[in-house]
Amino acid sequence: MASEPEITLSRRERQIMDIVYRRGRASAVEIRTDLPNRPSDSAVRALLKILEDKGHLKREKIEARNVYLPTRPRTQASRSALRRLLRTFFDGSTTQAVAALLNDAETQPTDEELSRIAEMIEKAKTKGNSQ
Amino acid sequence: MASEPEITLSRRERQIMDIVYRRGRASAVEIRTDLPNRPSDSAVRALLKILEDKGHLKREKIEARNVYLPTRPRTQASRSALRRLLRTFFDGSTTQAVAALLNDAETQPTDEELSRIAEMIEKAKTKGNSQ
DNA sequence: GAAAAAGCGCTAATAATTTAGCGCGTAGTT
DNA sequence: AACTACGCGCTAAATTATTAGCGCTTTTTC
Repeated sequence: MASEPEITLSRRERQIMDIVYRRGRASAVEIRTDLPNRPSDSAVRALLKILEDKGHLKREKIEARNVYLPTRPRTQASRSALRRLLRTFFDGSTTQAVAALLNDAETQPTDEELSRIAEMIEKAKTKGNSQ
Repeated sequence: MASEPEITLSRRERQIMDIVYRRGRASAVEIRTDLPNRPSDSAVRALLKILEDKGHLKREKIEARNVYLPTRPRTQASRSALRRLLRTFFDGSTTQAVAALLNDAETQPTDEELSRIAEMIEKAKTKGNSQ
């Protein structure tokens, strides 16, 4: 259940997957635009084919244009990314990670958001135990 | 201030950096042990040299053994990793990320931890505004 | 203190990744 | 329908990453 299948993507592959996850779905042109050291058009397409072959992306033809989207649902991917990050930097501790989020000006929530979060925590308290 | 310098490591390089961050510091042997598809001893050392040359790792000679540790402080690295992850998967929203942490069985905090977090949030509320 | 073991880092090879060139097809324009 | 522009994906070449072999040095063991 906790055994991550050790996904290993090349650098470009990872960059592309990140872009697709961020956008939800993306065309080859959009991806190219977002890539650092913007490679050629065909280079992007080659990578996209690889990712499709490997089963990470699926392709939809929309009005004769290719649009790519991840095969693995965003939630699932985000969870495993979070877990990994927690293990790497926070000793697996959710508390530590949240602390980091609260202390970083960049990610610091507004008061309103803080209230939202506080609510969520209240709910989690009663519910989480029953499991 | 928010301009991440776009660090691009190769796959192996990233794997090694993650190991070093997780452990805080590590010897070549320890790193080799943790690496998937365990490469040869000298392969690891070659990578370590590259990472040192690129300035990502520094080396300490302890009792005639090399020990490697990250040049970039853990807190700093973890922050930028978190930010990136938030952008990729949570639309930049801390609230959404925390929600994910609370809902994932793997990262779900105990009631005690939840209380700790609730405290932190209270503190953040008053303080965070002053900025 | 000699022999064995372990650690080290170079160098050159192999393997993988990333790339652009090119020609084909489709759609839109006049 | 001819022309143009664009999107597409194949193939082969160039670049990077990854690897093991090897000989040297240091440490440990007996």
